[in-house]
Amino acid sequence: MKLTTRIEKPFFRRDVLELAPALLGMQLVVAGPGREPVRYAISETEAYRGVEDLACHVSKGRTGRTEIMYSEGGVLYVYLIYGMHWMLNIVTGMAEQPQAVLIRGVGGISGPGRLTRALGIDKSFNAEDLTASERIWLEDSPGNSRFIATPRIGVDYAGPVWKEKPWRFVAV
DNA sequence: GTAACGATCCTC
DNA sequence: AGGATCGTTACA
Repeated sequence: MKLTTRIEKPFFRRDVLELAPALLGMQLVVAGPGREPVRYAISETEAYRGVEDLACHVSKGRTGRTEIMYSEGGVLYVYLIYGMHWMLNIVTGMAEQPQAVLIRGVGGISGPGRLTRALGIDKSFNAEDLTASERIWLEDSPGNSRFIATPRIGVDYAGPVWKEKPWRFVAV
Protein backbone atom coordinates (compact mmCIF):
# COMPACT_ATOMS: atom_id res chain seq x y z
CA MET A 1 0.00 0.00 0.00
CA LYS A 2 1.39 3.36 -1.02
CA LEU A 3 1.54 6.11 1.56
CA THR A 4 1.54 8.81 -1.07
CA THR A 5 0.22 8.86 -4.60
CA ARG A 6 0.18 11.40 -7.34
CA ILE A 7 -3.08 13.30 -7.68
CA GLU A 8 -4.80 12.36 -10.93
CA LYS A 9 -6.82 14.24 -13.50
CA PRO A 10 -10.36 14.13 -12.03
CA PHE A 11 -9.24 16.10 -8.97
CA PHE A 12 -8.42 19.12 -11.13
CA ARG A 13 -11.65 19.16 -13.10
CA ARG A 14 -13.59 20.84 -10.30
CA ASP A 15 -14.47 24.55 -10.08
CA VAL A 16 -11.58 26.75 -8.96
CA LEU A 17 -13.51 28.03 -5.93
CA GLU A 18 -13.77 24.47 -4.66
CA LEU A 19 -10.26 23.48 -5.61
CA ALA A 20 -8.29 26.49 -4.33
CA PRO A 21 -9.04 25.78 -0.64
CA ALA A 22 -8.81 22.01 -1.24
CA LEU A 23 -5.16 22.43 -2.27
CA LEU A 24 -4.19 23.74 1.17
CA GLY A 25 -2.10 21.20 3.04
CA MET A 26 -1.44 19.10 -0.04
CA GLN A 27 2.14 18.37 -1.07
CA LEU A 28 3.69 20.08 -4.07
CA VAL A 29 6.54 17.79 -5.12
CA VAL A 30 9.49 19.08 -7.15
CA ALA A 31 12.12 16.68 -8.48
CA GLY A 32 15.30 18.06 -10.03
CA PRO A 33 17.31 15.95 -12.49
CA GLY A 34 19.17 13.29 -10.52
CA ARG A 35 17.89 14.62 -7.22
CA GLU A 36 15.45 13.32 -4.66
CA PRO A 37 11.97 14.84 -4.81
CA VAL A 38 11.34 17.65 -2.33
CA ARG A 39 7.89 18.08 -0.82
CA TYR A 40 6.33 21.41 0.11
CA ALA A 41 2.99 21.78 1.88
CA ILE A 42 0.77 24.32 0.15
CA SER A 43 -0.18 27.05 2.62
CA GLU A 44 -1.79 29.83 0.60
CA THR A 45 -3.74 29.96 -2.67
CA GLU A 46 -5.83 32.36 -4.72
CA ALA A 47 -8.64 31.66 -7.20
CA TYR A 48 -8.93 33.33 -10.61
CA ARG A 49 -12.20 32.44 -12.24
CA GLY A 50 -13.16 32.94 -15.88
CA VAL A 51 -13.61 35.83 -18.30
CA GLU A 52 -16.08 37.66 -16.06
CA ASP A 53 -13.50 37.90 -13.22
CA LEU A 54 -11.80 41.23 -14.02
CA ALA A 55 -8.77 40.20 -11.93
CA CYS A 56 -8.26 37.10 -14.11
CA HIS A 57 -5.97 37.43 -17.12
CA VAL A 58 -8.53 35.85 -19.47
CA SER A 59 -10.91 38.78 -18.86
CA LYS A 60 -8.56 40.78 -21.13
CA GLY A 61 -9.06 38.35 -23.98
CA ARG A 62 -7.86 34.96 -25.17
CA THR A 63 -4.20 35.48 -26.09
CA GLY A 64 -1.10 33.37 -26.60
CA ARG A 65 -0.13 33.76 -22.98
CA THR A 66 -3.52 32.83 -21.52
CA GLU A 67 -4.34 30.05 -23.98
CA ILE A 68 -3.14 27.39 -21.52
CA MET A 69 -5.88 28.42 -19.08
CA TYR A 70 -8.47 27.08 -21.54
CA SER A 71 -7.07 23.57 -21.07
CA GLU A 72 -8.65 20.93 -18.89
CA GLY A 73 -7.47 21.27 -15.27
CA GLY A 74 -4.15 19.80 -14.15
CA VAL A 75 -1.62 21.77 -16.17
CA LEU A 76 0.53 24.70 -15.01
CA TYR A 77 0.19 28.34 -16.04
CA VAL A 78 3.50 30.09 -15.36
CA TYR A 79 4.06 33.73 -16.31
CA LEU A 80 6.47 36.55 -15.51
CA ILE A 81 5.31 39.59 -13.57
CA TYR A 82 7.06 42.92 -12.88
CA GLY A 83 9.92 41.78 -15.09
CA MET A 84 11.40 39.48 -12.45
CA HIS A 85 8.95 37.16 -10.67
CA TRP A 86 7.53 33.90 -12.00
CA MET A 87 3.97 33.15 -10.86
CA LEU A 88 2.95 29.51 -10.43
CA ASN A 89 -0.67 28.68 -11.22
CA ILE A 90 -2.56 25.40 -11.53
CA VAL A 91 -5.25 25.38 -14.22
CA THR A 92 -8.57 23.98 -12.96
CA GLY A 93 -12.00 23.08 -14.30
CA MET A 94 -13.05 21.65 -17.64
CA ALA A 95 -11.63 22.58 -21.03
CA GLU A 96 -12.86 25.95 -22.35
CA GLN A 97 -13.62 26.99 -18.77
CA PRO A 98 -10.60 29.23 -18.07
CA GLN A 99 -9.67 29.22 -14.39
CA ALA A 100 -6.48 28.89 -12.35
CA VAL A 101 -5.19 28.80 -8.79
CA LEU A 102 -2.23 31.01 -7.95
CA ILE A 103 0.07 29.29 -5.45
CA ARG A 104 1.06 32.07 -3.02
CA GLY A 105 2.81 30.09 -0.29
CA VAL A 106 4.39 26.69 0.31
CA GLY A 107 6.42 25.13 3.10
CA GLY A 108 6.87 28.27 5.15
CA ILE A 109 7.89 30.32 2.10
CA SER A 110 5.55 33.29 1.88
CA GLY A 111 5.05 35.08 -1.42
CA PRO A 112 4.39 33.77 -4.93
CA GLY A 113 7.59 35.24 -6.39
CA ARG A 114 9.78 33.98 -3.57
CA LEU A 115 8.48 30.43 -3.76
CA THR A 116 9.10 30.02 -7.49
CA ARG A 117 12.64 31.27 -7.01
CA ALA A 118 13.19 28.84 -4.12
CA LEU A 119 11.75 25.90 -6.07
CA GLY A 120 13.47 26.74 -9.36
CA ILE A 121 10.21 27.22 -11.24
CA ASP A 122 10.40 29.34 -14.41
CA LYS A 123 8.86 29.66 -17.87
CA SER A 124 9.98 26.14 -18.79
CA PHE A 125 7.28 24.86 -16.39
CA ASN A 126 4.49 26.58 -18.30
CA ALA A 127 1.97 24.03 -19.66
CA GLU A 128 3.61 21.23 -17.64
CA ASP A 129 1.08 18.49 -16.78
CA LEU A 130 0.95 17.83 -13.04
CA THR A 131 -0.58 14.41 -13.69
CA ALA A 132 2.24 13.25 -15.99
CA SER A 133 5.37 15.37 -15.36
CA GLU A 134 8.63 13.80 -14.13
CA ARG A 135 9.69 16.95 -12.31
CA ILE A 136 6.60 18.35 -10.62
CA TRP A 137 3.40 16.84 -9.29
CA LEU A 138 0.92 16.91 -6.42
CA GLU A 139 0.35 14.42 -3.60
CA ASP A 140 -2.37 14.22 -0.99
CA SER A 141 -1.57 14.64 2.65
CA PRO A 142 -3.73 13.72 5.60
CA GLY A 143 -4.24 16.47 8.11
CA ASN A 144 -5.48 19.89 8.82
CA SER A 145 -7.88 21.52 6.39
CA ARG A 146 -8.69 24.63 8.41
CA PHE A 147 -8.31 27.91 6.53
CA ILE A 148 -9.46 31.48 6.31
CA ALA A 149 -10.64 33.36 3.20
CA THR A 150 -9.66 36.97 2.45
CA PRO A 151 -9.65 39.30 -0.56
CA ARG A 152 -6.99 38.68 -3.18
CA ILE A 153 -3.68 40.57 -3.15
CA GLY A 154 -2.55 43.10 -5.74
CA VAL A 155 -5.71 43.26 -7.84
CA ASP A 156 -7.05 46.73 -7.03
CA TYR A 157 -7.21 47.47 -10.76
CA ALA A 158 -10.04 44.91 -11.09
CA GLY A 159 -12.56 47.27 -9.48
CA PRO A 160 -14.48 46.99 -6.20
CA VAL A 161 -16.63 43.97 -7.04
CA TRP A 162 -13.76 41.72 -8.03
CA LYS A 163 -11.04 42.97 -5.74
CA GLU A 164 -13.25 42.32 -2.73
CA LYS A 165 -14.12 38.70 -3.53
CA PRO A 166 -12.78 36.54 -0.65
CA TRP A 167 -10.93 34.24 -3.00
CA ARG A 168 -7.57 34.10 -1.20
CA PHE A 169 -7.25 31.06 1.05
CA VAL A 170 -4.72 30.77 3.86
CA ALA A 171 -4.15 27.65 5.95
CA VAL A 172 -4.35 28.24 9.68
C1' DG B 1 8.50 49.69 -34.16
C1' DT B 2 6.88 51.83 -29.85
C1' DA B 3 4.75 52.30 -25.40
C1' DA B 4 2.29 50.96 -21.21
C1' DC B 5 1.53 47.76 -17.72
C1' DG B 6 1.74 44.56 -14.10
C1' DA B 7 -1.76 38.18 -9.59
C1' DT B 8 5.92 41.26 -6.48
C1' DC B 9 9.74 42.09 -3.56
C1' DC B 10 13.21 44.72 -1.32
C1' DT B 11 15.12 48.93 0.53
C1' DC B 12 14.60 53.35 2.26
C1' DA C 1 6.80 55.37 -0.63
C1' DG C 2 9.52 54.16 -4.56
C1' DG C 3 12.47 51.55 -7.72
C1' DA C 4 13.93 47.29 -10.14
C1' DT C 5 13.14 44.96 -14.64
C1' DC C 6 11.12 42.61 -18.97
C1' DG C 7 7.55 39.59 -21.34
C1' DT C 8 3.08 40.39 -23.10
C1' DT C 9 -0.08 43.10 -25.29
C1' DA C 10 -2.22 46.58 -28.23
C1' DC C 11 -1.66 49.78 -31.53
C1' DA C 12 0.67 52.51 -35.43
